[in-house]
Order: sequence, then structure tokens, then C-alpha cells
Amino acid sequence: MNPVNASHTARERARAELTREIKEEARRQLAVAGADGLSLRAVARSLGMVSSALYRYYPSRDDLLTALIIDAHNSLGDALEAASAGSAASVASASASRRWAAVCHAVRAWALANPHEYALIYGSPVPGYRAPEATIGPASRMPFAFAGILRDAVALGELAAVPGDASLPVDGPLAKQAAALTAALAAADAPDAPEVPPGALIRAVIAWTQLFGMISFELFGQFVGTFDPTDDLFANAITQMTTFVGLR
Amino acid sequence: MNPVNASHTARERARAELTREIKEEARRQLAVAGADGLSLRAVARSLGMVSSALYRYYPSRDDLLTALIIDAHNSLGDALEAASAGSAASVASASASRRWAAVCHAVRAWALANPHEYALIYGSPVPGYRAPEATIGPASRMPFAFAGILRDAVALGELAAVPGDASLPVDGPLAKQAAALTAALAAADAPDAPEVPPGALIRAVIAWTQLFGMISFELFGQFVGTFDPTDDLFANAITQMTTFVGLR
DNA sequence: TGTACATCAGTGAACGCGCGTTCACTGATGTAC
DNA sequence: TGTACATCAGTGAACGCGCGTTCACTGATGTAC
Repeated sequence: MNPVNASHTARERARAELTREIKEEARRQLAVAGADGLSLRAVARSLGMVSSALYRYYPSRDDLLTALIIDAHNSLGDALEAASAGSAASVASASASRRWAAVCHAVRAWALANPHEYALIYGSPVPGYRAPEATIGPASRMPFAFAGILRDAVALGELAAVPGDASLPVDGPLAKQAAALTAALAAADAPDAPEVPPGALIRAVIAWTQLFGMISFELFGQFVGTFDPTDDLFANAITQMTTFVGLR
Repeated sequence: MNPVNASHTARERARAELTREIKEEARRQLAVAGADGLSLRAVARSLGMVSSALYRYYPSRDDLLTALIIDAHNSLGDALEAASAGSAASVASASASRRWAAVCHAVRAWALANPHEYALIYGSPVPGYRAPEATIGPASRMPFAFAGILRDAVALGELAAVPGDASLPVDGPLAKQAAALTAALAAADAPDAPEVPPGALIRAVIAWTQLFGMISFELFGQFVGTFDPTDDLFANAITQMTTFVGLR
């Protein structure tokens, strides 16, 4: 009834829809040409528009790319948060190790389902493109998904003290970096959460980079002809690395 | 004195030199524009030539790219073989763990010194470019450098039996893949070498993907603002993963 | 409810640019007698 | 050693293509009275 809402329903609704369609078409083109082959003209062509019309929706090619990057981070973030919460809910009070493994599998599943978006955010940087500030928040959702599990594990006593911790000099620069990072995490997220021991945090980073290294090798073709299919290798690696982190 | 040699000294020498200079200039341009921004015209311009002249040296843009890829693989291969042999020579009969760690550090050092070549061979694939057969040999030098250390470790009894091995079903598909891979390695390289146990091979693959995941995160900017500088993190991760593999 | 005006989406032409590749050519270098 | 011929490197113009972005415009949708 409100005329402002009516406007929202007609013109603004069409605008929202086209904005979405442009992104969708752009996403499709990522698959063909890669991130820096993304072309406004090609997107417009596929949509039956003239290229200059896109400037009503995105002020430049790079802004469209930024929108795709933010969407990709959020899509991954959604998937991981669902996996983390889902595994906690389905099994009554799931162990931290179960949640960690579930999130690892969710990263891989998302990457296999969205390989070009994965390459967009975790592949080699697009030359000449500088990610704006607005991507930082969405990009941090992935590491936070892992950090949250780690934090909960500490709170619930599900993080084993691992002998390797002794090998980390308490006052060494690495332990200080790790301590600063846990402090920053706590400040951003849960001020009264228990601190994750530096050694455990570092092992988590190792496990985390292992996961992404393995996914990149799979997607970018380094495993061709060896571990193909790669499902069993992933399952085994995720299990071993979860143990490595010290989760139980 | 031989006129054929004279020809080799004059025209063919100039040709060899220009072939090299073209590659060098192309490598420089990788840094600016990335792999699929590599432009024959830009290379020619920098060399003070006309673009069509490059066709005397490379039949197409993709052939130039292939040459760069092969060079990158060989450059890395050289560095790793030197690290593997060098660490064995410098310390009298260096342990397998020392050699493994040395090669890991060499991969990172090479990647930091040659970030664009690293991105070329381990970053997201160039859309529309299909690597020809000729790259397979040079590309396999890196995995072979790791595999050789593993093989030697088995021969010298420097590979610990790790409890994790028990978690690998002997007749499961993963163990079979691993067995096929060790057999292939042996066939290609050293027919009478002892077989690497499947469990150890898989742990090695995990450590190996961890290393590359970490390097990619460092080069592609995922660590910015956290573990910066990254030297200590690397040293710690390499030590822990060498232990993880079971080398001593 | 009806009309005058403002807003906005989309058009089409144009600017200026860069690209890979082909082709007929000139002139220098090398070869054979 | 000298000359006639063959080989090859590099030139410059051209073909046909695609790109991002700007700009004056038309016509439809929304707003205010």
C-alpha cells in the first residue's frame, strides 16, 4: 500500500534481480576465461544487453569482480558454518575432532562444487587487481570457522597436550606471533574465551594449510594419474591431520 | 676453422642468444601481467623488435609459455636436487630427515626467489592453455626429489614405523593407489630399490601438500597480518612434518 | 483520479587501445664451386 | 680467393578481433500535487 514499497516492488525489484543475474552470468564466465578474462562485454552479450547498460549496476569491471569475490567468500563461509554447527547438532555434543573433520570435508566439497570460485579466492592473484577492504570481513569467515572449533575444544578440554608443544620455545618469535594471533581472535570474537595454546594454534595452521594445499593440487591437476580419485586420500589426510592438531 | 662451426659461432650463436633473451624478457613480463597477460607484442617491444620477428623463434604465444613453464620446472628441479645432494654431502651421511627438511626449505626459497614462476606452475591454471606432453618430464623432477629421499630412507632403515600405519586398511583402495604409485616410481627410477610402505608414502604426500599449501598461502597473501614474517612458522612446520612422515 | 515533472534503465555510436598472426619484402650472413 | 646462389633474420603493413569506458539520447516507470 505504501507507495515507497510499491516502488521497491517494481523498479527496485527488477534492479535487484538483474544485479543478481549479472553476477550469475559473470560467475559462469569465470569458468571459461578465468578471473582476468572476465569481460563486461561478454557478460552483457550473454544477457542480451548492450555493454554500457552494465554500468547502471556496477561502476567498473573490478567492482563486478569484487562482488564475485565477496560472494565466493560468503558462500564458503556459509557452508563451513553450517558444517560446523550441523556436525555439532546431529551428533549430540559432537567432539571437536568430529567438527574439525566435518569442516575440512566441507571445504573440499565446496571447492569441488565451485572450482572457479575457489581459484578466484585461493588461486594465484589476478594481476593488476587489488582486493578492497570490503573483502576482508567475508574472507575471514573461513579461518574463523576453524578457530571457533579450536576455541571450543580448549574450553571443553578436548585439546590434547601434544609432546610437540615442548619443541616450541615459549619466548621465541613464533610463539609470540601465535599468542598475538589468539589474542586478536579472542578480541574479535569471544573476549572471555580461553586462550588457545600457541603450540596448538600452530599445529592448526599446519593442518589448515595442508588441507588447502591438497585441494589446490587436486583442482589444479597435480594429482592427475596418481591419486585419482582422491576421495580416500582426503579422508585419510583429514583424519591424520585432525589427530595431529591434538583434537579428540 | 670448420665453416660449419663458423656458422654455429655467428648466426646460430646470435639465434641462441636471442632465444634466451626473449624468454628472459617474457619472464620479466610474467611479473607484471601474469601468465595469461603474457603478450608477444609487449615482449617484442621491450626487445626493440617488431612483433612478427618473434615468430622466427617461437611459433606461437603458447609455445613461448610452454618454454617458460619447462624452464621453471627445471629451475626448481635443479634447486631441489642440489639441496638433496648438498645436504647429504655437507654433513657426512646426512640423515633422511635432514635431507627432507633441506629440500622443503629449498622449495620455499625457490618460490620466494621466483614467485611468478611458482604461480605459473603451481597457481591456478591458465584458462585456455593446455600443457603439452613435453612439460611432464620436467614437472616430475620435484616429486622425484622427495621420492628419492623416501626411497633412500627405507633402504637405510631411517623410516620409522609409525602407529598411523595401522589405520590404513591394507587392501583398501587408498593402500592400492599408494602401492601402484610406489611401483611406478620404482619402475621409472630404481628398479631394485626397496618398496616404500603405503602408509609412509601417504604421510609423505600429506607433508608435501602441506608444504605447497603453506607456500601458496604465503605468496598469495593469505598470511598478511598474521604470521608475518613467516620464516619461523616455516621452520617449525617443516620440522614437525618431517617427524610426521616418520623420517629420522 | 489525472496530469506535469523527475528519475532511471537501457541504447547505440564512438574513442582509443591492445592483441595474435600472416605475408610479401629487403638485406645481411653463410655455402658451394 | 672470388663469385653466384641459398638461407635466414628482421621489417612493416595489414586483417580481424576484443576490450573498458564515456556520452548524448529515448522511452518507460515512479512521484507529487
